[in-house]
Amino acid sequence: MTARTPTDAVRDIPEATVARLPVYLRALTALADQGITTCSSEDLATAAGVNSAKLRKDLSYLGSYGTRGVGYDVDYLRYQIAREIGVTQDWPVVIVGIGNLGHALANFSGFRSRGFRVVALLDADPALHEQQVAGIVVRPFDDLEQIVRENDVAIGVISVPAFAAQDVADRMVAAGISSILNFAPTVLSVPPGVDVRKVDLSIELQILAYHEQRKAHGEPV
Amino acid sequence: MTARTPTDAVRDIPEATVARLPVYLRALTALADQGITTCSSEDLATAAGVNSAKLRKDLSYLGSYGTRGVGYDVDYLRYQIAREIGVTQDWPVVIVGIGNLGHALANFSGFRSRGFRVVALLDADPALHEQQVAGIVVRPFDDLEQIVRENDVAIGVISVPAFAAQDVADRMVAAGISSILNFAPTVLSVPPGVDVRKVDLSIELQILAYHEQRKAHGEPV
DNA sequence: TGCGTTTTGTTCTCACGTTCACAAACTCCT
DNA sequence: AGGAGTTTGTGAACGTGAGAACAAAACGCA
Ligand SMILES: NC(=O)c1ccc[n+]([C@@H]2O[C@H](COP(=O)([O-])OP(=O)(O)OC[C@H]3O[C@@H](n4cnc5c(N)ncnc54)[C@H](O)[C@@H]3O)[C@@H](O)[C@H]2O)c1
Ligand SMILES: NC(=O)c1ccc[n+]([C@@H]2O[C@H](COP(=O)([O-])OP(=O)(O)OC[C@H]3O[C@@H](n4cnc5c(N)ncnc54)[C@H](O)[C@@H]3O)[C@@H](O)[C@H]2O)c1
Repeated sequence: MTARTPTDAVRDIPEATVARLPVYLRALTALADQGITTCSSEDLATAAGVNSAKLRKDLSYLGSYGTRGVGYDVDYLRYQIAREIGVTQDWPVVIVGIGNLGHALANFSGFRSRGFRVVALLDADPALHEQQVAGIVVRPFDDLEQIVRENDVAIGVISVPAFAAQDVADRMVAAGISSILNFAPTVLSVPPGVDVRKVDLSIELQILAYHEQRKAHGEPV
Repeated sequence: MTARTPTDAVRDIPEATVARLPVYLRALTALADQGITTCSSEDLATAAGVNSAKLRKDLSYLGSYGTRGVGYDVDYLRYQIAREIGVTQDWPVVIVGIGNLGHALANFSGFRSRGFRVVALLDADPALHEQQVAGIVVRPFDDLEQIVRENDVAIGVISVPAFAAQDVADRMVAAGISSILNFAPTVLSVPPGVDVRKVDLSIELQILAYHEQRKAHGEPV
């Protein structure tokens, strides 16, 4: 049964808050690295670049982990946020498409340190197979199903050309992956229950360009 | 009231809409590549992966570019959106930090095709200088000011390690750059009038992990 | 203990964003 | 020309998010 008992009350954290929790987590790690053990919402908000009222409200969705008049214990709060996000253990991840971007991603040190573990690099190009990238052997794309099964992989990263992205996504979903991070500049269609997030350089630049154009308009040189 | 006087000409487009315009632009380009010359809001919404009412409302902020009972002329609408975003001409861009990620970015073909032109690759490491990446010579970071001045650069991309990102941003702002795309996992502080957008792999993965954890919770194997 | 200080957790209000639903406007066909 | 069919553009309802403000809770100190 998927019935949620009142005691089991899975709190509903707003999406906007979920998107900020990783930022808080990183800010807390930075504070901890500086040897700071306690911080106020004001301190943490500054480090995370947000309004302190917003920060407190965000944290209140997780529970009451602060002490009035004192602030938050850095390590304790860090653990609570990590637990809420689900990165107290490492998530296995596969990367498909080991071209320019795939190489960079494979070498990205932030995976391991932030709750993820690259279990396989896959590419359709036979010329890449057996080659090592970041200490991991590149394997044929057709090994996807086996790798997902053996490692219980839930998260896949797509860094293939746009024309191939939908096919790769379909194969990922069929293999059992239910969360996809897509770097290809294309809209993926996936069945319900599968989450897709995209990272799109061109879109980000175009948003900047829009605002840049407006600045130039209102403020002649 | 709704009269557009020349002074009042700059309408206020909601930020959420601005973020979707590039998606529509890409969807329209895809349709045009398929030889499609006219499309309904339903068609375009499907291609862009959004609700058709939302699409129509978004487009209504730009003006009335459709024809009732018919739909939108693909090329005409494409031009209107490109003009609104400001990508009818190319924006000069500098990339700072030519490591793993910087190499990938330099090789990214989407810059040129989507309204941007990489005018310089900069890095602090002398070992990289004079080397060519994607046909462009890597130059010393200290050339930044000169390059920004000579090419009228408004947009900078940061792909240096996190600890160096704030310094690079400060130098960029001092040099006259007013829009920054930051790939380093750190919060940048910049003066008012400077726009910063971030691309953060770890955050995206952690958001996926959060939802993935919930799926596992509610739905036992 | 009691008082002043600090800082959290929460409530309230306003702004922004999404979606529905439909009149207006256009085409096509007879 | 007129009616049937189609699709846009937008007003209105609803939902989500941001930020100000403040009561409640903890601490320190006399
Ligand atoms: N390079 C960048 O900085 C950058 C930035 C933003 C977005 N992107 C996007 O990321 C994607 C990858 O970019 P890139 O520069 O690495 O391209 P690339 O051509 O260098 O690499 C693509 C890789 O995918 C592999 N591939 C192709 N089809 C495949 C399939 N069906 N299954 C498995 N592997 C397959 C190719 O063999 C190749 O190794 C593209 O969609 C690009 O638009 C790249
Ligand atoms: N590799 C990835 O896929 C990836 C993904 C997400 C985020 N990032 C982030 O992007 C950034 C770059 O990642 P990377 O893997 O390319 O790192 P990298 O170490 O390979 O490259 C960094 C480059 O920046 C240069 N640099 C350092 N300090 C500089 C300075 N002050 N001025 C100019 N240049 C300077 C270095 O010489 C080096 O060439 C990091 O912050 C990383 O966290 C990388």
